[in-house]
Amino acid sequence: MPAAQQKITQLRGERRVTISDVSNALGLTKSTVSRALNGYPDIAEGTRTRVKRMAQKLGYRPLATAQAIRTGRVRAIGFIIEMAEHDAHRPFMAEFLAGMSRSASAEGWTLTVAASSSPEETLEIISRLRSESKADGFIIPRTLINDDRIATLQRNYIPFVMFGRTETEEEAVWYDVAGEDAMRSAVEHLHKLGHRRIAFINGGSQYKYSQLRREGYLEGLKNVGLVADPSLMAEECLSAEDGRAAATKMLSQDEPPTGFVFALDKAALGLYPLAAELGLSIGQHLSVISYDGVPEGAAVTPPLSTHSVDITRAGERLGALLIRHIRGDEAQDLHELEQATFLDRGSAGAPAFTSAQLSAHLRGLGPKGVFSNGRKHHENP
Amino acid sequence: MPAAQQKITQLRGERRVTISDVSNALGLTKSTVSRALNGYPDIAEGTRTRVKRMAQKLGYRPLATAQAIRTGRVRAIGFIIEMAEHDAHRPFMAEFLAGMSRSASAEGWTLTVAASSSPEETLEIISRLRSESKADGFIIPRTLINDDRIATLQRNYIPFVMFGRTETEEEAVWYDVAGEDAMRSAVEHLHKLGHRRIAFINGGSQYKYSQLRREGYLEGLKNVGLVADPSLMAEECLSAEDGRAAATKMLSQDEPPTGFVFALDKAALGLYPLAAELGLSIGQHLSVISYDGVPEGAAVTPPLSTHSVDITRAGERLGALLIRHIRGDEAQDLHELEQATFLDRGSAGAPAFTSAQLSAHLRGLGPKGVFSNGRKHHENP
DNA sequence: TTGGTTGCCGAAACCGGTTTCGGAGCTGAT
DNA sequence: ATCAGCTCCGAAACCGGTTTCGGCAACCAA
Repeated sequence: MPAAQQKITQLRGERRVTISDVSNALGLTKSTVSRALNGYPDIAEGTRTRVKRMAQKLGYRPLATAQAIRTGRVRAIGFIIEMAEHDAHRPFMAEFLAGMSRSASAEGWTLTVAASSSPEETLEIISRLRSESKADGFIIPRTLINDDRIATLQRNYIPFVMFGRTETEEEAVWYDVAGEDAMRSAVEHLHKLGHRRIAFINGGSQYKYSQLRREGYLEGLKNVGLVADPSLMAEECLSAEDGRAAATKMLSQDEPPTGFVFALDKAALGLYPLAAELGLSIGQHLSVISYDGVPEGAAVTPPLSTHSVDITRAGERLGALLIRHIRGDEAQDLHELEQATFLDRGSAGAPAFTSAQLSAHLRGLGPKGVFSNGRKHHENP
Repeated sequence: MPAAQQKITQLRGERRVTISDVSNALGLTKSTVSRALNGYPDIAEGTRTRVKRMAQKLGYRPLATAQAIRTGRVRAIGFIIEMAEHDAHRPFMAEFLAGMSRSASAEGWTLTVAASSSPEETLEIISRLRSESKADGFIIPRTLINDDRIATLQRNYIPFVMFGRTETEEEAVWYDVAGEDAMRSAVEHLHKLGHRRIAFINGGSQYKYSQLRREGYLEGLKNVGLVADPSLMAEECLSAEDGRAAATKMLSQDEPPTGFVFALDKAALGLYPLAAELGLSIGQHLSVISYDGVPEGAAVTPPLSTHSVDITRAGERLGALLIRHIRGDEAQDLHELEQATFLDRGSAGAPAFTSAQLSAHLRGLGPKGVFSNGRKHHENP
C-alpha cells in the first residue's frame, strides 16, 4: 500500500463512534441498540428512549456502507443524466441537482449521479447502481408516454419516483407541475384579451408533458368557445429555430393567429426575431404566453410572459417522495401536483390587429410574403 | 418491514456472485482470493492468474460497500455544486457531470454529488461525505487564488483534484486549460489585424483563472510591443451587464479601444447590444475575442470569436486523475494542462476605425455621448 | 542432518452493522 | 403450585469483504 493511501486511511484520529460505543455506554448489546434504533417492536419503550438519547449524546450515526452489506441499502438517491436529450432540457441541471441533494441531505442521504448516452445505457446503469448498492432508488425525469425505464424499474421492484406523469399513474410515485392548467389558462387569458385565433406550439411528442399540455390547450379553447384548428397546432418544437419555423408557417396562412401559446420558452423565443423581421411588435401585434421560466425569457423585449417552474423545489420534492417510498410508504399516497407560477411580463396584450388585418399586413410585405426579409417601417398603431 | 421493502430486497433472484463463490470454485479460501485480486505479493503468480480468470468467468465484482467497511473506500468520486456561485459558471453543469461520470464508470467507480450554498457548507459536506464513506476523494472546480477548500483537504489528507491551478501547484493534483495562452494569442491576433488599443475585461478576481488570463493578456501586449494601460483593463465582469458597463466606460475615453479581449463569453455578449446602440458593427468597428465557448456565442451576429473549452473532457480527465491519485500515484506526476480551441468566427477583424476615428464617431452621437440612449437610426419603436 | 529462510496459503479475527433464535423473568389462568 | 404465554433482551450467526497471523513445505547454507 502506497504511503499516500496509508495517510488517507489512518488520518483523522477522531474515530467514528460505532454502535458498540453506544451499547457499551449503556451496558447493552449491539443487537439491542440496533433494534431499538430501527424501531423493532420487541424493545421496551424505556430502553428505546435511553438508547436514542445516548446515541444522540455520543453523536452516533450508523455507517451507511456497513448497513448496506446486510440491508442492501445505502441511503442514496440515484439520478441519471441523459446526454442524448435535447439541450432544451439541460439548463436547469444545477438547480435540479441542488434540490435533490437538499432533500437527500436533510435525511442524511446522498445523491449518486451517472451520465448515460442512450436509453439502453440508462437501464444498464440503473441496474448496475442498484445491484452494487450505490443507489437505493431513482429519480426519473421527463417521463415519456411509453417509458421503458419505468417498465424495467417496476418489473425489478426498484423504487423510483417520476418527474412527470405516465399512463399508469396510480401505481407509481410522482411529482409534477400542472402544465395542462398553465396551457388552459394561457388560452383563456389570450381570449379575454381579445384574441380569437390562438395557436399552440408544443414540445416533443414522446413526452408525457406534451400530451398533457395539448389537452390543456384544447380544454382552454373549449372553455372559451373556440374550435380547435389543426393548422394552428404544431408539435416537436424544442428550440428557437423549431418555434420560429412553426410560427412562420402559421402566419403565412389565410387566417393567421394573433395569439401564441408555446409549451416551451426555448421555442417561444424563436418568435422574437421573426416578429422583428416582419415588423410586428410582440405584445401588440402578436401575443405569446409560454412555459418554463428560462432566464433568457426575462432578457428579451418585451419580457416573455410565461409560467415559471421552480425546478429546485421539484428536485427537493422528488427526493423527499422517493425517500418516503423507500422507507415503506405506499405509492398511491405519494403523488404531488404543483401549479406553475404565471409571470405576466408583457408579451401578451390586446391584439392590435385582427387575424384578417394581420393577414393583410403580412401580404403587404411584398411578393415573397412573410418569407421575405423586407421590412416596412411601421410605427406603433 | 413493509411489504414494498421486502420485495425490494428479496427480488432479483440472481444473487450476486461473492468472493466465496470464487474461492469455492477454486478450492481456495476467501482470503487468498482477496489478496490475489488486490495484488498482494504473497500470492504465487500462477494462483493469481487462476483466481483472476475464475473471477472473470463467474462475473465476480467486489461489492464496494462491503469493501468499504474495512478499507473506508467505496470507489466513488465526490463533487460539490456551489449554488452561491454566479450563474456564469453553471450552464455546463450537465456536460461536466457527464465527463466525470464517464471516467468514473470506466473504472467501475461512481459519482456522488451534493449541493452547497456557502463555502463553509462545502467544507462540512466534504468532511461528512468522506467520514461516511460516500466519497473517496473530491473534484474541486473553480479554484480560488486563496482556497479554503484546498487547505482543508490537504490538512486532512483527503484526496482531491483541482479544475484550475492554485498557489502551491506542485503539491496538488490538477487539470487545467491554459486560459493565459488563449488571452495572449488573442492579443497577438488583434494586433496582427491592426488593432493598437486592445482592452481586457476579466472575470472574478478571486479566481485563479482570472490571474492567469490577466498575465496572458499582459504578456501578449508585451510580445507585440504595446504597453499596458490600466484604463483598458477591467475586472469582476461575469455577466453581459458587467461586460457592457466596462466596455461603455472604456469607449467613453479619449483613446477608446478598438479591440476587446474578454475572459468570459458571458461578459463579451454584453458588447453586442452596446455596439448596436452606438451604431457600431462588431467585427468591423469593434473587434472582440473571448473565452469559454458558450452556445449563445454562436447564435449572435456576427458569431463570437472565442476559445472553446471541452468541458466534458475536463470532467473526464479530472475523474481519471483523481482515481489514479487515490490508487496511489503521486501528486507531482498528476498535472495536465490543455489548450483551448480558438474559434475564429467573425467578431474580430481589421479595425474600420482607428481609436481616434472611433472616438470622434462616438462624440458625434450627441451631447450625452456614449452614455445616451439616443439612436441615430431608429428601428421600429 | 540440522537450523534458518523464504514462498505461499489457510485459519481466524475483524470491520460495523443487522437479524435470527432462544431463553430468562414475569404474569395470569388453571 | 404448575404451566402456558408474553415481554424483553442477550448470544451468536451473518453480510461480503480485508487483514493479521501463523504454519507447512521447500530451499539453502552450514
